[in-house]
Amino acid sequence: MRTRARLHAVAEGPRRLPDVPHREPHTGCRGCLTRHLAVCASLPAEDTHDLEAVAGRLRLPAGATLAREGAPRREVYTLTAGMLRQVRLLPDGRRLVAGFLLTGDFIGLTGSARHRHTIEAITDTVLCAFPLQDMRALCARHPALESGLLGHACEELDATRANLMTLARMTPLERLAGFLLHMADRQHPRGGARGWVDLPMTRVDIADHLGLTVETVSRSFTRLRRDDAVRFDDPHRIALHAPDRLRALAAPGA
Amino acid sequence: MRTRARLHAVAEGPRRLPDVPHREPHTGCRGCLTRHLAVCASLPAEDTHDLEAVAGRLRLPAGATLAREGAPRREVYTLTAGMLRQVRLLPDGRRLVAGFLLTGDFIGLTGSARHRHTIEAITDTVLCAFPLQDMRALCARHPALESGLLGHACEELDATRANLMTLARMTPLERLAGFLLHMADRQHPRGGARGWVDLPMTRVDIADHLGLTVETVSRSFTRLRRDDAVRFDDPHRIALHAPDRLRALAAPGA
DNA sequence: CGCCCGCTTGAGCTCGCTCAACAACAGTGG
DNA sequence: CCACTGTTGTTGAGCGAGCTCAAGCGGGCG
Repeated sequence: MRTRARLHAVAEGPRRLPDVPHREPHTGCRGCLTRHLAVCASLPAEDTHDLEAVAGRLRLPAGATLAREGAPRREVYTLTAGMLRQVRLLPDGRRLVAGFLLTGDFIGLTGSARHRHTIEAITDTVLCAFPLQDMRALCARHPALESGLLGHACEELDATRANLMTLARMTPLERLAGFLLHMADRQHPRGGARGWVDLPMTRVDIADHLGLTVETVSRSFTRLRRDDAVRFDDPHRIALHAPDRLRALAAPGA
Repeated sequence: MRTRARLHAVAEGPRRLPDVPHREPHTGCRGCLTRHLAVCASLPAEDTHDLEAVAGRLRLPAGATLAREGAPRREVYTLTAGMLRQVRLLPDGRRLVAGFLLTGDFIGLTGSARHRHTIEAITDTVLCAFPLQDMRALCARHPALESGLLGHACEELDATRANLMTLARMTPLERLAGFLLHMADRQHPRGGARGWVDLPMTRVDIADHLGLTVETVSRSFTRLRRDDAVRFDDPHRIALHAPDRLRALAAPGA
């Protein structure tokens, strides 16, 4: 049946690294290269010691799990390096990749006391971790921080709502084009080369993000390549050769 | 082609009532029946006069438009009676109903300076309107209000993310079952009868909300009815006859 | 009364899914 | 070093769920 999951998705699950990540003391926000991207920036520089006081640093190797869907939520995070995916799994194996998290992204905007997604490292990653209670206390003390979080939440709402249109009404080609442009737009201010996208995730991840199957994603890539809209040898590093054509696909008629 | 829009969707558009809604002075939060449902409640009762001072009251007849996609955003609202829909339209006519707004819902959680959706009244509605600037000032003065908004935004993020799974991976029957339960759950604390759902919107609205066509929605309704999971004579008032079966559909395997 | 709109049902088609095979590559152990 | 294995990406063949097109019915409104 359509939208039924592949069996092996449930049967095996990913080869799994130990959940317990490498934990270190925080080294201070002063030299943080991602501060300007993160919510931390809503706290003025002279108040960062309040953040530092409660922060810890986490290192996850690629493939490791930061949190499991349903587990109690004890910390919030800002990603300072690497890429994560937020995954939701139905009991029958159907899978959704709700989003990919990039450097500077904040993890923890939810009303739930439990994790709503399993969070897995796609590449080696580094995070700043803040205990939930400390974060709440910090918000109470620094309205600017709460205000920053609200702004962040609103942005994320906008982004998520845009995804609704993608999933509800776009064709596979349009979904993929939009995805490539979106990733490029996000990677550019993070030091990505103009006209290039890094896709360290697998094609299955992309498929489960776009509501398609791997095969359809793969075929769509081939079609974009045949039409000279993109180029790649390595399937994880894509040159956006004709971004205008991609844009025309992603926002048809606009 | 699949996911191509019906032509008449673009050609005509809905029969349109004047956009300028009926505006009245605000009558005070004191006797507000929906306060307990709304963000307004995050402001302690003794501070509501600050809200009242800037609030206006709006009445929209069914079919009227509160705001148009792309128009500058000048106010935020809380819905005190009736039902609205948030609509996004692609130039070629493909349509998404991002959500249905019920009594107590807040309108204005976005990072954008412009409306991201057209907002239309499904039934006659009443709203409290707050100028954007005043709201910002209020947030600065009352951290509790901002905190309430953040909580609200987080809840809405959770809900929207849940919709992603629906649109990406659920079958039509599962989508409809989930939708009915979700609407029932929302209507119950607002005085809805247990085991009943009011669906004042059209089947097209439901279809465009669930990423389906009208026909598929209609057939799914018929199937739920044949299986005795729901009952109805009036297509806008549904009895959830076997909610367990609906739940089994909406959360398969869980 | 007649028209239009909203809902439903039927018939047939198509796009994206399922199933299957294969190539390239990395890791592993003999 | 190479055979073996598992993972990832790609491609082909065929199918079926949901879409398109078409028709009919009932109710509200001018």
